[in-house]
Amino acid sequence: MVPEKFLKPYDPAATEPSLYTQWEQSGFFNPDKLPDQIERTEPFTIIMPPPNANGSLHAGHALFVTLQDIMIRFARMRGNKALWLPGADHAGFETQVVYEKKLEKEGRSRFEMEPRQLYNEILEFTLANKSFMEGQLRQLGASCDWSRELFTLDERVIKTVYGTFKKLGEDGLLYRGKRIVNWCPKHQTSLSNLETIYQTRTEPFYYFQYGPFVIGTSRPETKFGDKYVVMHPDDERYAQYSEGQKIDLEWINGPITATVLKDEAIDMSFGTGVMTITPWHDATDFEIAKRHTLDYEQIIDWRGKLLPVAGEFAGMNIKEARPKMVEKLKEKGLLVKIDEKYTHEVPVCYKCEREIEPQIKAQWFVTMEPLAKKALAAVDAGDVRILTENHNKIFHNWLENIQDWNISRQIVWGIPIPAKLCSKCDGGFVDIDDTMHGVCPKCGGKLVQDPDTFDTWFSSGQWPFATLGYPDSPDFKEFYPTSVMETAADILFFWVARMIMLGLYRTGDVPFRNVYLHGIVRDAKGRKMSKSKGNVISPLEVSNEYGTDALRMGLIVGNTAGTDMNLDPRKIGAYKKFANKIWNIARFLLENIDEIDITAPFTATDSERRAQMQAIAQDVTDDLENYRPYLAAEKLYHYLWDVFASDLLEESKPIFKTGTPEEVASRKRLLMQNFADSLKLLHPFMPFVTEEIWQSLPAVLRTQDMLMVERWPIVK
RNA sequence: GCACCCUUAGCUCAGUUGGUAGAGCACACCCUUCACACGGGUGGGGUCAUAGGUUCGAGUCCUAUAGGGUGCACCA
Repeated sequence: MVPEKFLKPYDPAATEPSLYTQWEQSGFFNPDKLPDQIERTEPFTIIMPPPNANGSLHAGHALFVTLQDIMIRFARMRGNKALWLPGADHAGFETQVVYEKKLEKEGRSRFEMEPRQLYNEILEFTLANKSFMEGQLRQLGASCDWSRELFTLDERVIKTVYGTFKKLGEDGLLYRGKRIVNWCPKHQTSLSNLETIYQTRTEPFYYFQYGPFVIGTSRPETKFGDKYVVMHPDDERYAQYSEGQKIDLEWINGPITATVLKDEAIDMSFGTGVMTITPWHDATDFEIAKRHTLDYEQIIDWRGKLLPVAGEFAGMNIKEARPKMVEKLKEKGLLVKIDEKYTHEVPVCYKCEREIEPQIKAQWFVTMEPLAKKALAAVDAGDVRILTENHNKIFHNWLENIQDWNISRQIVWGIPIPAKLCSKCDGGFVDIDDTMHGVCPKCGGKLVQDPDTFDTWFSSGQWPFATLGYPDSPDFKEFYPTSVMETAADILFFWVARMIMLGLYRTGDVPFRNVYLHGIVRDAKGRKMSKSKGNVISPLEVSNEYGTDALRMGLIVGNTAGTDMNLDPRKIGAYKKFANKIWNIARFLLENIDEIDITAPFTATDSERRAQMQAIAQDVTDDLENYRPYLAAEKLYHYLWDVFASDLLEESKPIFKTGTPEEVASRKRLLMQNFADSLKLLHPFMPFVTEEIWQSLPAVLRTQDMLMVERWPIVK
């Protein structure tokens, strides 16, 4: 009567893989192949944030898989056409950095490789990781439609991205300009503002005699070529000096003639209120130089070494040169004083944490303000709803102060920028189908292919409509705008904001209606997981040990939208016990209930118990509709353990022994129907154990072979 | 500088629209009684950071203070 397997504790490892295979082979992951009992015609769509195909899935991936799978399974059971479209990200810079580390270990360097060779090696590496990663997504139970899977370097995606690039050019929102960029001397590429982080450092701040002035600086090594000295026009201390005044003075490598400038960018309260400027290596200085139409001179080369302008210091690394030139200035009597306790924020590369060296470089920039305005309007109009209110505010704050976006990267691993550069006039032209035939339309010079690639986020920002086949595929028409974008809160600007902006720009409509953001998964002590700290919790290992269902519950319960969570393996252990608890409830029911009559009338008590279940079902449904999976999961846990098992089952034992036939029939029906509903409600959270039990339940309770496509208890 | 968040049981955290505080782990004692020891039972432990305010009623709303944290943009 009771299947053999129920006589032993629940064994996730022996159960889960075959269930996934069963689901996948059913074809129901594909919304076009769902059973005809669909009751809701409107689609429910989630585009999966494509994981970077450069390593194993981490705890954050497990969290997003769980959240999105809950939403999708819920929608599917309610009868929506549920589409969860998976993908894999080539992750340009990220992957190239990973691969460079691998090269370093092998004693190789990308700078000694042919670009084509490097590209092919990274491609091979990425594709291997991609298929590995797809297996891991399956292990986590992701019920996504593999038949629609896309890779960010697929031709369709590139074509879409090129179309957007071209349109931006035509609309005057794209420009190529020599501007200050964030240059990483290690990775030899420019980075967007978002790819730099600030570190607080305490460094010496030097005061030097510069003619009649004392100037302050934390970066003496940039000062070789400084021949402009700037002060605020309203600064009375320097009222005697006038704009354009020439002053002869002694400087590092001999006498120079400096020119006085007045500019309101100067902070009178900082240092001495006087500074010299280095337009090539500082954004503020660059702006001042632009306003006064000054010359720009490069002092530091692309690898962080001083150029010939530094005289005897030429060729030296800037770090090495700094103390030496301070020493020289001291000998010349030009060092006034040193403040050793100067604390400031230093921009560094978010990957290698080397100091960013601002450099002037010709790059492609997107004018963001018009795009940002439309995105803000769409959010304010409610076309996109951002959870939580907190992130809504952060989103506004960033978009209201947006800066132009450098989308060029000097790396090979990415989508090539479809542009030609003129070797003669230095112009840059969007030229996707080689319509210019290698001749510069401006000066007639020879055109060469732009060697740069796009910032990954430029293509990722177009992911929702690129994956759905904009502009005329049936999928785009049916599934766009998508229902929810569920992703990590820390890529709100990198990705979410840009998807909204580019989606609106290209398609005229928002890419998704709702944004659900999850926080970072930290270790049990609240520390960020990292390989160097050795505190990484591998979701796959946890899944192997406790089961995927337990992992999913541990990730969900108590994890509110937008906040970080601490993941303690012991918590997951607790949910493994829960899976076993449900397993034993099933065993009890199957042992004690050989036949049920689902038309048997309920006793007064059982009628109440049944109503209680329906109230729970309504509650859970409301929670899921309103993106509160953490509450729904906890309620189901509580109901099954403390109400169903502890109360219902216990009070049923005497009924089965001494109750009247009517009482027994009522109770059997109650237990079975409440349990069946509980399994349905719990299925999105714990898909494996619920499915496994479901298929052993009496046929009279089931309308489908699989719980995955059963009807949700509450249909409205 | 601009913006934002957090402070609830020993620890890590929930608490959806305001109505006499919950989970996991940890702790104490008891129980292998026929669904389950991946179990059951009993129990200890919180004036919900502080001070005001709104309200019949506030962990939940408002103001201020203290402590902790985050994002963005910057000073040469």
